[in-house]
Amino acid sequence: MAGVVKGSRTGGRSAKVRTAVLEAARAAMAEDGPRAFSLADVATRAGVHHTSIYRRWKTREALALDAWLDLSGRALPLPDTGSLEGDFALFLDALRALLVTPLARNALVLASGLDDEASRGVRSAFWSERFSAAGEMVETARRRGEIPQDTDAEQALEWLIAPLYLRLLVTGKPLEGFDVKAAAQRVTSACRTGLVMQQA
Amino acid sequence: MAGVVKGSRTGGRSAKVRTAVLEAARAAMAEDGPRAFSLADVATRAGVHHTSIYRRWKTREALALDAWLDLSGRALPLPDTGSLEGDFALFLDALRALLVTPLARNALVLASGLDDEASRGVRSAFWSERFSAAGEMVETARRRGEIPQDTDAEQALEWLIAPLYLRLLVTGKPLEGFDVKAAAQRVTSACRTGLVMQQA
DNA sequence: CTCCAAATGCAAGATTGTTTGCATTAGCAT
DNA sequence: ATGCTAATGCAAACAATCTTGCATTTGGAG
Repeated sequence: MAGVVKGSRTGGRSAKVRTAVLEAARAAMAEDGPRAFSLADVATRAGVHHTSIYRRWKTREALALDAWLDLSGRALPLPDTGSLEGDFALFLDALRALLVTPLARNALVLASGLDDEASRGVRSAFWSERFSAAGEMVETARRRGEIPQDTDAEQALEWLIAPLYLRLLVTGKPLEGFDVKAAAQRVTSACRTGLVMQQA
Repeated sequence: MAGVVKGSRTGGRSAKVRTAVLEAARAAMAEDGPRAFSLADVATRAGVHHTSIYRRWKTREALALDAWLDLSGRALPLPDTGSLEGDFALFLDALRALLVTPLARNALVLASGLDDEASRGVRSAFWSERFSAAGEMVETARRRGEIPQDTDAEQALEWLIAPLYLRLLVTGKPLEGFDVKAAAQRVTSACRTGLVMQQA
């Protein structure tokens, strides 16, 4: 098998353990809060010895990040309503639905504590992929001629989603009160008027 | 003394201990990262017994929140450049300078873990005050007739500062690459064109 | 099938975090 | 000054977290 590290054990038990642990970690984070989240608890839920988890993931934070990215990478669909504003609104609404769950909050809080080289690489790769995928909305609008050709998709998306995370992790304001339609409208307008350009 | 709880010990030792502990907590967070942040370490730095800290603050997170709010409440000046965009740019730049420090990151990570009733109250009060103070920029612009009368200052500010926190706590993108002037321009433009209104 | 090594299970121990009861110190009121 | 009591210091016990050495299992290669 080309492209696989020499002594790796990809199939069978390892994979099962990984799946079980990530699932158990999510279940734990969904009900217990960042402080109570312990590898011992996860081990019990997953039916795995806790030393195995310590060896694979090293820390609670690393496990939380892994479990969260594993889920959230597949959780968001890409809308195609025919207009950028419509796409943005649907996308934001789906994101909000994801973020209001306790699992999301707890996982993000835990994962935010990571700042080592490895985690930064993982996070960077994840978000690069996410921004690229979601950037399709902007790309489509660009093809339609709805917005300037050199609109910066990443900046637009950053701007679109940032207030949700601000409320969730910093100010504590409820996500329910966030006006998704208004946000979509603002970002769209900014794009249209050429205020979200590359290397401006 | 009116307005003071019966058996409180406001002056002298209590105040000294509080100051020393908060200072020590900031020093610890400035160099050690959220994981290494321990009440024992803070106690040593502050020259205070660690049980005293446990009794007053209960948890690491609560102490981190207290220490951070205590500092950041006084850290940001309010600019008055004569234009909303200029004010926003200066304000954002100062905020970024504050957030790039390790202390800020570590404190925010730790504090984000709090979700009990008490902490929510503290956070809510703090941000209410902050938004109110910073809202003065918007208020001034409103008086100048630069933006509509019923512009929503809190939404504008939320929008202005959110991307910085998103990068800091979620995506991990460096704050240095954030275009402060572009952000100020966008939010100002949105306000001017009536896209940031109350109860819209 | 057989062998090898990686991954896991297991137990024990080290470390660190947290709580509790009691003695001591030091504000504040009288 | 003097007494009262909250706040702190202290030690010891407790609990949780994390590590380590070794036996066992299991997937994959020959």
